[in-house]
Amino acid sequence: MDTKLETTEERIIQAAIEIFAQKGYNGTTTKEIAVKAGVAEGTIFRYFPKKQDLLHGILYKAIEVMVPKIAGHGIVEIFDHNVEKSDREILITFMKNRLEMIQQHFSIIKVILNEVQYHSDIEDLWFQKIIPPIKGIIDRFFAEGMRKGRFRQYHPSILTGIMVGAAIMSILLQRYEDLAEGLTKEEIIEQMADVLLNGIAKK
Amino acid sequence: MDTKLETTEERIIQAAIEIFAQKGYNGTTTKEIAVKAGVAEGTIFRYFPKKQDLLHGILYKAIEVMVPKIAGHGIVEIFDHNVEKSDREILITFMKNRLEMIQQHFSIIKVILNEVQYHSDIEDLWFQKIIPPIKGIIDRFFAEGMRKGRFRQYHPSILTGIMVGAAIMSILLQRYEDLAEGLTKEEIIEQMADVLLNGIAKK
Amino acid sequence: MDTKLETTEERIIQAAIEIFAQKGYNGTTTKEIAVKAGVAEGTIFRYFPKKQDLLHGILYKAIEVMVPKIAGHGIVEIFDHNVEKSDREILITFMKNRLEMIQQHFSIIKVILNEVQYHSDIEDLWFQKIIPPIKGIIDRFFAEGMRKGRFRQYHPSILTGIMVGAAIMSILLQRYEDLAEGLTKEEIIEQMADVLLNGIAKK
Amino acid sequence: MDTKLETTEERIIQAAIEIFAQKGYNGTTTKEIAVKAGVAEGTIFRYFPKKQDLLHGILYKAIEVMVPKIAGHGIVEIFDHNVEKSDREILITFMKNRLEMIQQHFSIIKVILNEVQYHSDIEDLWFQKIIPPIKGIIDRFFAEGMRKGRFRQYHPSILTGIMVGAAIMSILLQRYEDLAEGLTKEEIIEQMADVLLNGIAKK
DNA sequence: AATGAATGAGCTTTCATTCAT
DNA sequence: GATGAATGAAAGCTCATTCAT
Repeated sequence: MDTKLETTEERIIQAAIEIFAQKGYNGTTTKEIAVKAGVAEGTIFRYFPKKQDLLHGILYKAIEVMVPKIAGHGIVEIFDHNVEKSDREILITFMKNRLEMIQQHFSIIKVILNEVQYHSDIEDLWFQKIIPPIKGIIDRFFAEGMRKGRFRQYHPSILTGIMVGAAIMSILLQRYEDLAEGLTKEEIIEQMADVLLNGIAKK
Repeated sequence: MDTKLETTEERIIQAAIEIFAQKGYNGTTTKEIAVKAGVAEGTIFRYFPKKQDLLHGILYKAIEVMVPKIAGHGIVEIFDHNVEKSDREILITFMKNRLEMIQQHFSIIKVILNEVQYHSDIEDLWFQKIIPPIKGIIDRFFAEGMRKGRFRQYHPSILTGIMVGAAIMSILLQRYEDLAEGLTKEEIIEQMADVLLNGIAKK
Repeated sequence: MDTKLETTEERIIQAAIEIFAQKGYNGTTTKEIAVKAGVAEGTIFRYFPKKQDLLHGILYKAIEVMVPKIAGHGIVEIFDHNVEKSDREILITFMKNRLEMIQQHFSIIKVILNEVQYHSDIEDLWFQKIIPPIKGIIDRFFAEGMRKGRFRQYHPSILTGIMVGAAIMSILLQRYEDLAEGLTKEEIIEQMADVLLNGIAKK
Repeated sequence: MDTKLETTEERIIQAAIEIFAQKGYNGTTTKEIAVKAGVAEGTIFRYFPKKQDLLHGILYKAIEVMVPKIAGHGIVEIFDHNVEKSDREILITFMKNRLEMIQQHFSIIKVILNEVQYHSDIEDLWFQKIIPPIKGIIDRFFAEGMRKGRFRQYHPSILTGIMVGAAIMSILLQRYEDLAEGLTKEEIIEQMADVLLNGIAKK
């Protein structure tokens, strides 16, 4: 049985992520989560005594599962072991690779991005455990390029900012097809990477 | 009396915008709005029979007040009457100018960006009345540059996407100073504009 | 102007009667009455400081206008001046005549019959000012018939009861045509009167 | 414990019937019902998500419990197995018997009679599930008498109408003793039955 | 006299949370 | 461990009533 492969706690968390993503934390009832998770309402409170604790549960899951995937997993391979690859290839590989992951974890990211605005305890974790490692890894890529003299001098945060902004927009362009008819997922990413690299390449 | 300069309806809308921005639509009670607006709770329902209608009220206000300012106001002056100005000057002027406006209307934009995710009726208006005029104006700037041979050929949506993404990130970088220590508002925008222009400029 | 032929107070009372009849006292808002009466909501409270007072106003109107019509008007003519007419003719004439009036004042009667159940102050007036004169007039008809030896001896209240019961049912039979398909208004009343008269006639 | 013999749902329905009968549907608060039923207000809404649903619950209870008792239970015994009894005995037995039941279920009948006026969904059920079986059973009694040549020819609906009207009035005469001083319950019914039977008997 | 915006008490309804089973 | 009936505080909403104009 598929159901039994996950623990009750995981089923609840997973259900919460999906419904929070759809309706927002405050727009979701514990009843809905219980139904989706296939448990009784009371069971939720055995694992998460307050509804708020579900958000924390989600956040912890994100920190444990998602951040390593985005910030860590394979990063060395992509950035360091590829001396022979061009910056363009590296950047595009990286963006595609990470966007893939972002889209796999879209719901959880959506929930966190939304709820971080309203819950200061979550905000703290966000700015301490999630943003820094991700920002760090991207900053390093650009800093490295500058150090090696291939990129012009900018504050790395600027470049990371543009890249993340571009990544966000690429997701939106994909989700709302009307905005960029005709453009494929690949084209969007590649063109954005081109603009960014042209923008920072020395000459 | 300051209070009497605005209508009751406007005071309610304004209060709703501010609290919705802080706590989200579902996290806000009509009682809170009433207190902030300085009216009785029942008064809210004279103007907005359902709490939902406050959201529509906000959206209509945005469409009437904000969109023209961002998409329309002064656009001709900036883009057309400035033949003698460089693209860089134009783009930076435009970005600064619009970001100023976005920040003036930050709360209302924040509310709409958040709630558009959960309310399909709002989503419709958003994609019909708000996004198209704004996207149109920026698309045109880039299309014009391409037509005149100053910019390389990209799908305008790509460039608009990068610019908007950059604009969003510039706001975030400003709001969370830790992310870009040392960088001023001006520097952020100018550097981003530089990267973007370098990225698309022919040679 | 038709509107000006009635006083504001009368327009309000009339509107109240009609909406109370449709929706019941507690199901009706003063706003609805105001709209139907063509006045501002506040105006109602100039004439009827409490919503309850509207009910009293209606009751007083009924006592002044309706009761005399049902209990008094033309009664002498029907019952006394018609020595040459048969009991059957008299009874049928009377029933048709009064049912006509009841149906003309249907709304007001409906309101009183419904609200008398819930408002003890109205109940008092009902049992003091409305029921006695009406019951008196009918009782007297039967008592007279008994005294003259044409009717068997029953308690007059019994006969009045049957007659009123029959009258009520005749109205219902008319209103819900499914209950008595094919029967006309006249047939219903005449057959009911027949049964009643046969039931009480000596031999 | 008496309380545990009934389900929560039944206690709520019973409380609702009693208070609705006293104050009318719109005059009753869910709080009052909760107190009378001995449950929390929220509990009512577990069983009846809208206040309206309480009315439906009451109606369904009436259809299930009351209609069979009035229209069905013992009808065969009274009408058919009593060939040796006179029509008078049968009619009086029937009327006493049913009036007993009506008075046992007085509150629920009162509620339905009142609310059927204002709620069209209830009206539908009323005219489909409640009226027809009851009317049918009485109609048949009279039709049978006519067929056997003991009663004169009338439209059965007329006779049923008179009988029901008489039944209603007999209840009112009992409840408001002033209207028929001195008359006992039995006398009222017997005299009314007499009038009716005399009225329709052949010769 | 008449208006209708404003009020706030009180209503119906929701839902996180508890707890006996 | 799991259930789901029950809770009650608090939410959205209604509406009779007031009052400045």
